[in-house]
Amino acid sequence: MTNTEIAELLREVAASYIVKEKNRFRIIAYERAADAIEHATSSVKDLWDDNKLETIPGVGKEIGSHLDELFRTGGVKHFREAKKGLPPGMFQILTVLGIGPKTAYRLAKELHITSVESLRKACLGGKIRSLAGFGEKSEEEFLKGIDEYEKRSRRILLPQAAYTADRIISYLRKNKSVIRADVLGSLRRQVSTVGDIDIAVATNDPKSVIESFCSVPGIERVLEKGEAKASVKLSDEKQVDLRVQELESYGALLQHFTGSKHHNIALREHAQKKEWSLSEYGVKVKGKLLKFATEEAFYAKLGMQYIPPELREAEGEIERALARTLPTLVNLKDIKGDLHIHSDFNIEPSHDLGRSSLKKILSVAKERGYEYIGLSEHNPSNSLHQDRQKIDLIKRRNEYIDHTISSIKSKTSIRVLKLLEIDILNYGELSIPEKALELLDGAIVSIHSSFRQSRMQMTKRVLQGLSHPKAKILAHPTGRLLLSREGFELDWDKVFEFCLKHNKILEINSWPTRLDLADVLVKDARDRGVKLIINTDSHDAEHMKLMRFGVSVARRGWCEKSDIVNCLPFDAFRAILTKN
DNA sequence: GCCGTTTTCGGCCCGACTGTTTTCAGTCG
Repeated sequence: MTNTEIAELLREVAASYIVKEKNRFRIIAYERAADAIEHATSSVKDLWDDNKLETIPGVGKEIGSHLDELFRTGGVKHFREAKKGLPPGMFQILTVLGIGPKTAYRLAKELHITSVESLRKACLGGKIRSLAGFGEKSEEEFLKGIDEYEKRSRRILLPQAAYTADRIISYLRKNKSVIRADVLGSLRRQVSTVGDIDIAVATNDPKSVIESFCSVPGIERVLEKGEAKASVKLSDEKQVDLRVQELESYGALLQHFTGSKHHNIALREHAQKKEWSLSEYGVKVKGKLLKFATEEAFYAKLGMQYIPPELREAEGEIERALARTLPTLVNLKDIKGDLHIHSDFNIEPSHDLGRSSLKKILSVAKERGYEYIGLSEHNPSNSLHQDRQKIDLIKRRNEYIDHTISSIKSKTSIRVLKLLEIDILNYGELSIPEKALELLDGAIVSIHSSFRQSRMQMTKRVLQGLSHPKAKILAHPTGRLLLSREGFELDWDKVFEFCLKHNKILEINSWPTRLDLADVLVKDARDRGVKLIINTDSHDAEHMKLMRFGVSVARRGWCEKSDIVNCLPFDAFRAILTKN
C-alpha cells in the first residue's frame, strides 16, 4: 500500500467523522496524519517494518495501532465502523473541487450518486436543484469542479513554473504603478513541483495592475477578476493567481500566501498564546491591526529571526527562529564547481549523449565564477566493449581533456577533474575494470537499471557500489523521475552510516525531473552529518544554469555552505576525492 | 486523536468566498 493510498484512507475516516459530526479535533488529527503521510519521503510500510510509525508527526498511539492492523491484516475494524451507515459512493466524489464531506454525503444518499460520472449526469440533467439547499448555481459549480478534477493531477516542474512566473512578473513591471512583485506559495518555497503559480504585487493602483495582469500574453481565459485578486488560465492550462495590496501591509500578504499551510498554522498557534491574531493584513493586538511592509518586520514582531521561505514547512523552523539559531543557508554564489557534466566526448554513440565541447563548458564555468569542474561521461557499455576497449576509451577521453586545456590560448585557471559516471550493476559491481578506475580522479556511481529490487537488495547493491575507494559520489540517489516514476527505496539509516564512516558523498542532482536527493532526505542526511554535493548532470553547457534549483533543494534541506562539498576551494575538494 | 522548556490535561488557525438563505454552513487555501 502506498503512502497516497494510506493518506486517502485516513481522509475518508476524517470525512466520515465530519458527516457524523464527531469531535472536530479528532477530525483534524486524522487530516493532519493524512497530510504528514502523504508528504513523507519514506514509505509508511517501511517505517512500520522498522517499528518507527510514531516518528511520523501526527501519528500517535491510536492511529499508529490502526496502521499496524492495516499492514498485518489488510484492513482496519475501526475504519470500517467509522464508515458504517454512509453510502460508499460519497467517497468517490470527495476529490471533486468544491465538494466536501457533507455535500458528498447528501448527493450520494439522496440522489444515489456513486461516481464522478454519475455526478456529471445529475448536474447536466438538472437533478441537483431538486435538493433542498441546492440550486442551478450549484450544478454549474460542480461541473466546473469535475473539469478541474480531471486536470488536477497535473503539477508543474519547479523550473517550468519559475520561468513562467518570471515572464509574467517582468510583464507586470512595465506598469509603473507596480512597486514590488514577488512569487508566492510553493514556488516561493521552491518545492520541486508546483500546483498553481501565485504572484503578489504591492501597488497604490490595484485596478490598473489587475488590468495589466489580465492582459498578459498567453492567457486563455480570465477566471476571476475582483478588487484585490484575479485568476487566469494560460493557454497551457496553468493557472496563475494574482494578489495585490498596498505597500504598507505587503509583508503580511507575502507571509500569508507563501505558507506553507502548516507553517502558518504553527505560527498562528504561537501568536495565539500572546492573544494575538495573524492574517494576510497584519497582526491584530487587542483589536488593533498592526501593518508590516516587509516579512522581516512581520517575523521580528513575533520575536523571531526572519525565516527563509524554503524552511517554512513546520519542521522545527519556528522554534529555531525563536531561539535565533536558524542555519545560514547555502547560496548559489557559494558554489565553486560543478562535477557532473557530460561533454561531447561521446564514449559511445548510443548512450545519453553530451552536446557541448569542453571549451564551451569551460567558458560557461568561467561566467559562473567556478574554480573547478568535473567531466563525468557515462561509462562504456558492457554489451559493446571488452575491458581492453573500455580502458582505451577512457584514456582517449582523458587525452581530450588535456588537449582541450592546452589548446586554449588564454590559459584557463579552472581546474578540470577526470571523473566518470559509472553504473552500479545488479549485484553492486562497477561496470568498468579496475585498470580503468585507476585512470580517474574519482568516480560518480549511480543506478540506471533494475529499479525494482527490494529495499534490502538495493541498499546492499548501492553500498557495494560505493565501497570502491575511487567511488566517492552517489548520483541521483533514489532514481526518481518527478511526475512519472517513484524512486527506489533504500535503508537510509544504513546509507547515511556508511557515508559517514567511509567519507562518501550524496548528490543533489539539479536536473528538473530529478531534484534527487529530495529535500526531506537531504535534511535527514544533513542532520546526521553526511556531506552532500550539488551537481547539474548537464548534457549541454546551457544546463549548467540549472544549478540554482539544486541549491534550492539544499536550502529546503537546511544545508549550510559547510554541508556542501562543492563549496570548498579546489585543494580541499581534491583532498576529499583522494582521502580514503 | 495528538501533543507539550509556559501543559501528561486542556488545549487545538484565520479569513474569503459562495450560494441559498434571512444569519449561516460548507469549502477552500
